[in-house]
Amino acid sequence: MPPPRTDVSAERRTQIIEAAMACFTRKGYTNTTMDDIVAESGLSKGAIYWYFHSKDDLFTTAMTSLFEDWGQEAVAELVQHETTSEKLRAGGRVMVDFCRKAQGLFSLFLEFWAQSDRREQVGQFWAGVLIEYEKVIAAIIDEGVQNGEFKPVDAENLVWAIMAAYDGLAAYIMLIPGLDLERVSEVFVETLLGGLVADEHGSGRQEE
Amino acid sequence: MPPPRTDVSAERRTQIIEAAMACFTRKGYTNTTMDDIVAESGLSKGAIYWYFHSKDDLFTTAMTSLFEDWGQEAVAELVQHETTSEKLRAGGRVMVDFCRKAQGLFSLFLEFWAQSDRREQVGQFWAGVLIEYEKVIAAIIDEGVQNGEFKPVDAENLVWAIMAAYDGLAAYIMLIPGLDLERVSEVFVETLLGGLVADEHGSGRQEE
Amino acid sequence: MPPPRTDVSAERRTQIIEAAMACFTRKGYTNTTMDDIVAESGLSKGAIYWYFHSKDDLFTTAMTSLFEDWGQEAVAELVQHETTSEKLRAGGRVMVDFCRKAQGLFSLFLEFWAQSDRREQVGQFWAGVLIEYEKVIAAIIDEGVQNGEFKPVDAENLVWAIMAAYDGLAAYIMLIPGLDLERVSEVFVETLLGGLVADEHGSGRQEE
Amino acid sequence: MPPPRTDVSAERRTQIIEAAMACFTRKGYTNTTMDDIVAESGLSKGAIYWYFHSKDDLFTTAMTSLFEDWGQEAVAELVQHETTSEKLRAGGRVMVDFCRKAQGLFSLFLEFWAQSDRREQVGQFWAGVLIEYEKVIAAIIDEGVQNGEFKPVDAENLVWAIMAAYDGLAAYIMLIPGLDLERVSEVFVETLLGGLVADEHGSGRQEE
DNA sequence: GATGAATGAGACTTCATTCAT
DNA sequence: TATGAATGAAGTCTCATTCAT
Repeated sequence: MPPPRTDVSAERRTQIIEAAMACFTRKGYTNTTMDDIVAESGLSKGAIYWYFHSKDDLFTTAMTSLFEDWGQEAVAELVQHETTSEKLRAGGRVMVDFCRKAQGLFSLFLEFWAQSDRREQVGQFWAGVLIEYEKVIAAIIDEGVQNGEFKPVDAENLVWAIMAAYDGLAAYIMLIPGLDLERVSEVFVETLLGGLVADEHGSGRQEE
Repeated sequence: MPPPRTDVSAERRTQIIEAAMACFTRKGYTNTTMDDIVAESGLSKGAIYWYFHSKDDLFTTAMTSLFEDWGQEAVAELVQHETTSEKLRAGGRVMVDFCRKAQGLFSLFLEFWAQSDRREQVGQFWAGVLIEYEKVIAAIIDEGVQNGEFKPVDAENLVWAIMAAYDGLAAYIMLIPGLDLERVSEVFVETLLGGLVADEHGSGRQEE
Repeated sequence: MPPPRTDVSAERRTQIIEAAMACFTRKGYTNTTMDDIVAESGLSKGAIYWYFHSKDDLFTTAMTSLFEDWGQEAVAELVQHETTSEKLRAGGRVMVDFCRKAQGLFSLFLEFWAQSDRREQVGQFWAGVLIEYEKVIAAIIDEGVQNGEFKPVDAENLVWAIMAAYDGLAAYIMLIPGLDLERVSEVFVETLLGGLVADEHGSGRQEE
Repeated sequence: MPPPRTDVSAERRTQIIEAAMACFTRKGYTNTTMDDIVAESGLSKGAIYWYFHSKDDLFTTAMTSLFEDWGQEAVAELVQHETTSEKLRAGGRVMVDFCRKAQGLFSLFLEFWAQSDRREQVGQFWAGVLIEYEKVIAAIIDEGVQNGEFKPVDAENLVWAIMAAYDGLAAYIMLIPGLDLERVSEVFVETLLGGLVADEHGSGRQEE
């Protein structure tokens, strides 16, 4: 029987999800016990199992809601820029923000995936999320190609690499203490743009 | 004086490590039980603990030996190319190879790290490995800058992004079934080179 | 507000402690497994670990509560006698009782102490208990000396020997089948009293 | 097949027994592993099992040989004194020595007994040892009674208490840091003698 | 809706003992 | 005799999940 959708329900679910994410990011999925979440949330064991079927369910729900929220913000942020270059630059900044705020969300997800009994299924779900993002960004680049701002390029495959870079960086910041994410992203984006932006009058990007 | 029996130790260690890695990549670190490794290796529980102190030790040893072997091959592969561009292209191919062979080694490591009691320590160790690779690749790019092949660039920070991209891709191939790693890598490398290579006579790379 | 269920905790703890002591005295600390206690108590493994952190904790708690209960009874028994000689005679009887009821508690404790990782700590705790008893008994003897009933004597050191005797006897009854504890104690106490009681006519050993 | 009684055999057995006792007294019976003994003795696992059937066997043999050696020395020490009082005083000193040298041998034995599967059998063996000593000491006291030096007394039962006291003290010195064994023993023996020695002319022991 | 005591399968690890060499 | 690698039964403890109240 699904939990009723009263107001208190939504509030409780949020409360639990936040407590859970706090624990998960702090200790990892495996090392977080349901008792940790009980303690963090201030609720009881039974309450948590009233709202979520299992630890797996709680994790999946929490991650999903996080990404939904974040995805919408991100897209809104991008579209308000004029040129495609600017959109990509903004995208870089958004991703940096994501890496920071999400403090290893990517590793957390990979940990969950790696230890899951339902790898296939879990993988498919997240593949869906990634593909969705990939489509959005590839469309932006293609747009740049269409309007002559960018040279022709295999946008889809390039975007996979770019996204992978930011997910990789989201893991790196947990491992490499001195990593200057903003700077890394900036150099990365500018180098990519250097390879993407169409030459005007055959003269590269020196007029930039 | 004991008779010079053939040293079976090295063989046994290899045998155990291979069995362990088979299990780890198949089920993840947490979900692999010592009994799984016992079954896979064909040895007894005691034999495994004779050669390794703990599951943690076995994992760490296995991963370390993998990376050591791989790192040396990779470097050997790169240095035999003439131009820096070619070295980077070769690097891309080596990394693709690595992603494929390592089939989710990055997720496996992250899972291990995430659930480890010794996160700090584990993280530091692998940070060391990453930094080592970063230095090697940054040096190659800097060389390209020195000899005028590349425009000036903040090599170090760029390399972090590139490495992160390949680690991210190593995870993506486990999640995204249709991902064409070779193509992704090629587009990625060429786009980066487009942003890196110095214009000759102000004429960029339009002849490509 | 939860309904005021009857507090089942105290009852459960007692239940577990009793089951545990039954096993411990029957098979010793080491040879008693948690599964033995599970079987004896009729509860589940988890229930036992809900109330006690570890086997060590369960043992320590059980022993401590035993000694606390017993110590208070013993003191109450002694004080109601008039003369110091009678108090010591009563003490002997109380100790005999203790040896019997405690059926090898002393060996049990020594076994626990011997195999403990925290020997120092465990030893200190029990040293505290012994010293407490020692003080009480020494005070009684000193009182006898004060009021002229006993000759002057180094009460403290004598009491150590007396207590050691009863602890030793608590072990002996498990080893020596025919040992007549009452008789041993009686002869022991009377002989000691023979050496302690001051001669009448002022002829004691003050000239020593 | 019993180990042959060549010279090297005896030497090896001694070597193993000494290593074993060093470990046992240091860590207790349970906490001593066969590997500890291997390390301490400098021999191999196989060698130890060549000379002793099991850990239990090794322990029992070691303890037995210790007590045999010690018992003979002790008796030799006692008989050279003239009066029974002096013999008992010497006995006290011998026991103090034993407590110190044997550093908790009594606890060690009790630990072994407590955790043994063969309590009955183990207990019987040691009961035999104790009874043997008891007989020797009781005979000395009876002799004192016979020759009028002591008042009539139930020697056998008194001796049990005295032996128990020293065994108890052998355990106490491991627990009570400041215990002055010599002083305890002296006060104990003198008090007992005070109750044992026959009055000459009905006037106590002032002629002592 | 909510509580928290209770469950029990299953994990890692230890260690006395064996046996091929 | 001696070695030391190998065995595997058994132990303690964890923790996701359930359910009577």
